[in-house]
Amino acid sequence: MIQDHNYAPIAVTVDLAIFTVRSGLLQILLIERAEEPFARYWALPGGFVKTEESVANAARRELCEETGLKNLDLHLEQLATYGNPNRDPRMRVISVAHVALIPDLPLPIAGGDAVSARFWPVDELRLNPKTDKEAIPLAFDHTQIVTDAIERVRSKLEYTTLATAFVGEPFSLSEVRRVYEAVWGKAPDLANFRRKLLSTQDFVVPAGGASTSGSKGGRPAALYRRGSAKRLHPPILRSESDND
Amino acid sequence: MIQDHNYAPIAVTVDLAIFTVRSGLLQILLIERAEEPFARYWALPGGFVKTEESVANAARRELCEETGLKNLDLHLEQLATYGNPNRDPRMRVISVAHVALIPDLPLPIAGGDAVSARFWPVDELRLNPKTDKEAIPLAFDHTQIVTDAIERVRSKLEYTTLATAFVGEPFSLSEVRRVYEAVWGKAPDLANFRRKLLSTQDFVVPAGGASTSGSKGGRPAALYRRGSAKRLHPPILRSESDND
DNA sequence: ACAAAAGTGTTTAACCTACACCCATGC
DNA sequence: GCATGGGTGTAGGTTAAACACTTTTGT
Repeated sequence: MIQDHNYAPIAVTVDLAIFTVRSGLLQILLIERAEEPFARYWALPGGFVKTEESVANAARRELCEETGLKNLDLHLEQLATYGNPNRDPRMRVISVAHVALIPDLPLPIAGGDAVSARFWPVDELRLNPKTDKEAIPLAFDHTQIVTDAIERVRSKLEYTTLATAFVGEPFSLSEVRRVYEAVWGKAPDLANFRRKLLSTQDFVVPAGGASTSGSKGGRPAALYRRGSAKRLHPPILRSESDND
Repeated sequence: MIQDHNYAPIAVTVDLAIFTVRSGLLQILLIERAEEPFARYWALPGGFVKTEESVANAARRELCEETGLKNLDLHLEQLATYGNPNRDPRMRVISVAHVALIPDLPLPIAGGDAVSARFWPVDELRLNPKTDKEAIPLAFDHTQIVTDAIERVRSKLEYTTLATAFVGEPFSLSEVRRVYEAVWGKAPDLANFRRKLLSTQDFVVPAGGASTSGSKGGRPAALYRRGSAKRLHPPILRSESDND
């Protein structure tokens, strides 16, 4: 029965939505495809799951390949699986999409099977509303995947400590706040935000010392490192109108 | 490259975690396997994704087959994909797990490829803590999937209106509250709970009329139907100690 | 001195908690 | 009447929102 024609095997890929915060904007890494189908379209990086490899490991492997980062402390989580029969015109493929968050690092991004690769500010893609005539067309069903991935990141900042995954250690509280501003498009109130982070056990831990002031002056900021807390109780909610 | 031996096709299945609230308990539908591997073990219902069928449709098809329900307004959502190479000893299989919520209906559950099928109160499975010596062993990696599915249901009651998926229409507010009690193991405060439901636009809409009193008397309850609202702002949070 | 950025205090409103109380029905 | 379950009122505490204010640095 397993080899019944109704149950033919299906190719399995992982796709990666790799986000960073750069220049005050939430950005996502896309590659420009070299080959058909969707040649010259922008797409999520990804690849096939190998026969003896777990889906999670395939995602981790692709993440290292795409970013050149060997550090395994990058945040990587499964998003969802996309399995419409015609999402790839060549053959039946289902894709297990993942979301990764990385600090703003200069990345030696090598093309591989792509013409080029770069980070795109998510707003420039004009994915929302879906009817936007200016929207950048993405390959396959990647517009849907990117839309879902952005919403995942936005909502995860509400009830987890993941914002710190976007900054390098040590960091100031203002840097973390700028992450929220970039991801949500609106900065949480400064005073309330600081109180929330500092009153949540193990969200951040003091690293000692202070940052040097910028060239334009300003008081040096106290520095922190990521704490062990993973969740926020209660969450920091976006104002209701900003949600889907 | 697609047919490279490193990238051999992989079988894809859907598994279903079908929950209901019955006898005041959160229960999950399991089948007792007839054949090896894991013969006589309890497992989640599921099946292979057909070649020309989307993953979502495969899940919907299996749900109808297992429950005998033709109604398509049942809640069904994707949970996660489980893709460790050795999760099925016969071959490489990845499973896209789904969660379904159904009201407490008398179900004509036909065995199919199973010895038997029945709803299990989730507490009887003793999945938590994982080291519980009394835990019912489930087939494959289904202990993990069920654990994740239960947590998904518990957390979704916090910030969505999904509790009403467990009750038949029309329903009283007390019925919905008993859903929370069954799923969380603790009932929200009666007065505050009523205010929350009634003050959230379109969580419930009055159906008119009232239920008849039970045999032991009691005031008849006003009846409602599901509204169009999907999310709760702000959420109804479990007390922090109840969370993972 | 002034600008810039970090950090603090205070008032107000929202809302959750807890619990006491009232209402409608069957027996 | 009284048990049972539905439904309401209210006082107090916690927290978030808003915003004014202070501190520390570079030029």
